[in-house]
Amino acid sequence: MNYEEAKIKFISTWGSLGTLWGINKAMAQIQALLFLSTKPLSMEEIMEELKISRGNTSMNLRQLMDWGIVTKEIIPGERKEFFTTEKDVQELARIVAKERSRREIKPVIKVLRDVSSIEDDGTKKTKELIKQTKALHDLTETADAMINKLVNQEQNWVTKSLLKLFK
Amino acid sequence: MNYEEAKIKFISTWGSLGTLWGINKAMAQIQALLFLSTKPLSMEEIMEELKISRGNTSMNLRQLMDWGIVTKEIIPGERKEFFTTEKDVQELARIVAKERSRREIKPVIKVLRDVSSIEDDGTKKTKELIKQTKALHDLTETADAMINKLVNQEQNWVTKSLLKLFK
DNA sequence: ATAAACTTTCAATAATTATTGAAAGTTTAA
DNA sequence: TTAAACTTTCAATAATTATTGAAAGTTTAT
Repeated sequence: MNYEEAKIKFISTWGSLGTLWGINKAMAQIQALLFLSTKPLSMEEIMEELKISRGNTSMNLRQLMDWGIVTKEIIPGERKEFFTTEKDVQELARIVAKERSRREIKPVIKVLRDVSSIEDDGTKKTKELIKQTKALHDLTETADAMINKLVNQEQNWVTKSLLKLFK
Repeated sequence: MNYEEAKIKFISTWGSLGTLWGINKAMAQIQALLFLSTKPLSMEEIMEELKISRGNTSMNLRQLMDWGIVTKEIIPGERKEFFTTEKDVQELARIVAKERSRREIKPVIKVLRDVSSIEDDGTKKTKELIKQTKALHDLTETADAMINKLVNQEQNWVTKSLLKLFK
């Protein structure tokens, strides 16, 4: 496998993995491209490399900026805008975990709390609903807290955590 | 919010959350319905409650069984098949984490290893590709190992882990 | 062996989601 | 101020993914 093949393979794998971290294919591919690039890229260059339209590039760059993963670079003497992504994988993981928590997990926790708080009318089915959604609420909340805590640690959280947990 | 409202809200929220644990809407809704039910349900009952077709129900039940989340119950004297889901949320989390690791994370780790192992031709861009994909490989592998380890612990892994990590 | 009761399969269709591209909008240089 | 260089928006379209429903398949009771 040469450079070009490796690059293509990485970008397409990362793209199709997008779902795992909750973003779409183009978004993930743009991020992957920037992640490998040794210099900031313009919209033109991104479109060209990934063979996607200007509109698509613009919209997905915007989303990546909303996530806080990509930033605009201003390059003196250049009219175009240039983009870079966070290069540190742990910082990247931190941002993604935090955003998914905020966007998806927190709202679900709220629903689970509401649902598990309905009045107990004494019937078996109501008792079951309360019991099960409460269990799910507690699990989700704890897992969410754990991920956020892990991910908000300083440098090298993964290694540190593993050491603490499994030594 | 009464029982029926709470039930509907839970099922639809859990359904749209499907993406977060990597399954589709109908699949998640069927699981949610079984999760609340105090008794095994037939295909007929599931179709009826969720208003989905026989084919859809059959296919999604099959997938849930492939995941190991739902099991067929044999009820003496009944011709129909009945279904139940794992009711313990921690066991559920264990199964989901394990399956996602096997289906999605492990294959990505393999690609990252391959890509990060290309020959270093000394160019800047190749060095960057190797460095960055290696970092991603290590992070992904460590996170995967951690989740699997956590999730394979006996009873009460979340609580235990939290205690160990953050006391 | 047969037929009723039930489940699975899968081509057709519907619903959803992503992408395009051109018009509208914005910024900058002169 | 204007026009060139660039970006954003969004209605139309394409691609993908989910769902249906009826025919084919299977199992069970007699």
